[in-house]
This record gives sequence, C-alpha cells and structure tokens, in this order.
Amino acid sequence: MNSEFPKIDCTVDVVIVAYQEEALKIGLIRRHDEPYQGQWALPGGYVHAQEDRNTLDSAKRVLLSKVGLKANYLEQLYSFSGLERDPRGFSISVTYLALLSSQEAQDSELELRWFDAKEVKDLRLAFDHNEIVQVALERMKAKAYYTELPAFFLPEEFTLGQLQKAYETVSGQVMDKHTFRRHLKSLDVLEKVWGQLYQPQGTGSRPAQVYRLKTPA
Amino acid sequence: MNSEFPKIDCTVDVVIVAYQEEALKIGLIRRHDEPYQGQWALPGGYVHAQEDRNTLDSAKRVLLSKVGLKANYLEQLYSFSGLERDPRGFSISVTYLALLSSQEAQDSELELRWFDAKEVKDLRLAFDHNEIVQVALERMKAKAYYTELPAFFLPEEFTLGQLQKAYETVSGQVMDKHTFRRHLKSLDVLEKVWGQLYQPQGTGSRPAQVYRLKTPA
DNA sequence: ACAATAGTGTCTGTTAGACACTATGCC
DNA sequence: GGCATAGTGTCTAACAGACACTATTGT
Repeated sequence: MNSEFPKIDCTVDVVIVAYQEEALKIGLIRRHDEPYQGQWALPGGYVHAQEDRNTLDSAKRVLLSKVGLKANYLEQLYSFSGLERDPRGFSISVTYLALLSSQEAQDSELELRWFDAKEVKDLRLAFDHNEIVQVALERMKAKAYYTELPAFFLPEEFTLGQLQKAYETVSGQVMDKHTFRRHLKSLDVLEKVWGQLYQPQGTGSRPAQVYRLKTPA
Repeated sequence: MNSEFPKIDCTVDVVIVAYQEEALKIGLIRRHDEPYQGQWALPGGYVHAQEDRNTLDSAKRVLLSKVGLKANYLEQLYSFSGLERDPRGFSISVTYLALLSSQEAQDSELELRWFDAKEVKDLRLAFDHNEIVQVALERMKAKAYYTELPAFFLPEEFTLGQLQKAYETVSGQVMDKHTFRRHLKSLDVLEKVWGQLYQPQGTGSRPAQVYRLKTPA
C-alpha cells in the first residue's frame, strides 16, 4: 500500500565537535565518491532500516564506524530535505550534534580531520553541510545559556575554572567568575568529588575543587 | 549506488493547534485505513519526492489538502523514526507545528475535529502521535517565554489584553499585566495600528490600542 | 454611579555584573 | 616574596513581581 509513493533516501549526518586548546573543533572527512568527491563533509551515512532501531542508532553507528568512538553527548539537531541538496535526487538528512571531550578526540585516527570551528565557515563543504554546521553552532551557543552542555566537552572530572573556559568558548563571550559560579550553582547539576579534593596541575597555583556532573539517576 | 541500502518510508505529521475560547485546541482526524483504523491521529501523509520541494512543502500540502487552509505559523518540530512506530516497518516522520488563528480554524470543515489540548493526553492516538503532541506543547510553552509565538494564534490586529490571554493559555500560568507589557515592549515585535486606534467590543469598557506584529521586512 | 477593561506609577525583593579582596599552592 | 589561579564578599544597576491607582468606554 505504500507503493503509491516512492520511498526516499534517508541519511544521518553528524556534527562532531570537540574542545581542544580552548577552541571548538569540528571533525570532517574528505569524500571518496561522487558527488562532491574530494570535498570536506560531515561524517554521515544511510539509515539502515534493517539494522538501526532508529536514526539515533544510525548516528551512533556512524560515529563508531567512521570515527571509532562514542560521543559524550548526542542530540538530534534538525532535519534537512529537498531535491537540491543532493544531485542524485530528493533526500532527507536527520542531523545530530555529538560532543567529545578532548581526550576522546585525540584517539580518533581514521579519516577524521579536525578544523577550527571558525575556519569551517570559509570551507566549501559538500551538500548543505555548511548550513548544518551553522545550526549546530547556534544550538550549542543557545544551550550554553541555560544548560550544562559545555560540561560534556570536559573529562569526567574537572574544575570550575576549566568549565568556565568551556562555557566561554561555546558562548563566545567572557563571563565574570563570580557570576558564572552563581549561575552554575543555580543550575544544580554539579557535585563535588570528595576523594582527592584537589587537582594538581603542572603550573604552580592554588589547587581547585574537583567537580563532576551529577549522575542523572 | 544507493541500492545497497533500501530507501525508507517518509511521512510528515502536523500538530495543528488553534486557540478558541481561551483554550488550545488540537486538530485530529480519524484514520480510514489500517493500521490504527478508526483511531484519532495527527493529519499527515507521505512525502512526495516528485512534487514537494522539501518536507516543509509536504507539511503545507498536508495542511491544504487535509484541512483546507494555510497556517499562520509553521515550524519543524522534531523527527521520529524507528521500527516500532509503524507496524508496516521502519519509517521516519518529520513533524511540524502549525498555528492557526481562531477565525481560520472555524473555516476548516473537512474531516478535522478539534480536541482540547488537555484532553488529548487521555486519548490513545495512532502511532507515536501522543508523544509528538507532547513535544509540540512543550515547544510552544518554551517559546512563549522568549518569543512572540502566541501572537500567531490571534488575528492580524489585536489588543494587548487579548495577547496576554494567549500567552497565559500557552504558558499555562497567569501573568501580571504590567510585567507582561514590559516584557513585550522589550521583545520589540509589535507596532501600533494608527488608523482606528480603538477596538470597540460588545461589552462596555475602555477601548484599547490595537497592535499588529511588525512586518518581518 | 457602576461595571469592566485599558493603561501607568511605584515600591520592593531578587538577580546579574563589576570589582576587590582573601586563600593556597609552586617557584 | 612573587606569581598564578581558586574562591568569596560587596556594592550597584537592572529587572521582575505585586499592587495600587487613574482613564475611558457602555449601561
């Protein structure tokens, strides 16, 4: 009964973002095949209806197969569709935002290459991937104001100083230290790590309290 | 080359919301065919790759064909996918939120029936449509706090009193009159209608300034 | 005059930003 | 001591909520 209207090519594309050297990095791959052969593109792939339980699973599979890792945070962004976005014909792409901590990002060899988020605007990505990246950056910026999203760029345990840097990088503006801490306290998403109360760093300065995200339990 | 992975059934489903008698109403249709024959469902349909430029067009087509009207506001909500949501197999539904002014909603005959938004929870809608409605209600509530979304429920020209009622209905809580007006002034999305400065109503009370949304020009 | 809604003034408690100050480690 | 970062106190300006008061219509 569904035969009256043809089925459609469905893909997922994942905007993989990491945080390294106090900057946002976006993971891109070079396309092997036409169309857009040789151009930089978001990692993506067809939705496997036999294998994936849903498109979130597809995104996880893309991450694992094309990048070799699991994301710290994975959220559906938006769905792009149309005749023009792929020369092969009408397609739908369900896009996802994946955040990695810097350590995880290190481990990704494979074909992924990291670009500074500010440089990506100047690249001519395949398909409508420039637009998708733009949506991802805006979503992150918005969520930096009212959620703990930037914390997913950090390792499991971190200090408030590191966290503030992550927030500032995502939102693109510096924040007052005290204001930041008040805001985070009101979010009520962190818990102190009572064990080793300090975090010795290479530099000589006062050790800091270590925090982690509260377990969503 | 796409033949290695089967294409997928893609649909759009539209949560059509109107504002009547100071309550939110959701437009549902009774399914003619299996699956879920006879149950209430969101208006929707297959994406026509030959005919629609993209899924936004599909949503407009569904609105026009199944309901016979254009929405005052139309926004992509979220995409639902999976094997379980439709017994016929793996499918993807790109969902949209459509807002109608009460006048427009009147005109819809056809098969659409209006349900109070609070009653819809208790209905057992087809597919995962209960979940979709839930997402729509939450999205509207969130946007009532920082956008002019509730204004799209009203006719082109309206008073601040009517607008406040719309905001209160969407957000589910009463607001102070002065606070509301300050907030809206800061949004800077309204303009006075200078022509007939007042709006005579049936009841005897002070006439009000008439406003409209600023043209997005 | 009275009912009903429109529109504004004012007070107050809360919050965000700015900035200074103290604390604690390493060299 | 000096430097670097952590952590906190305090003042102030901005803002939101509560509430009262005036304004303008119809009956």
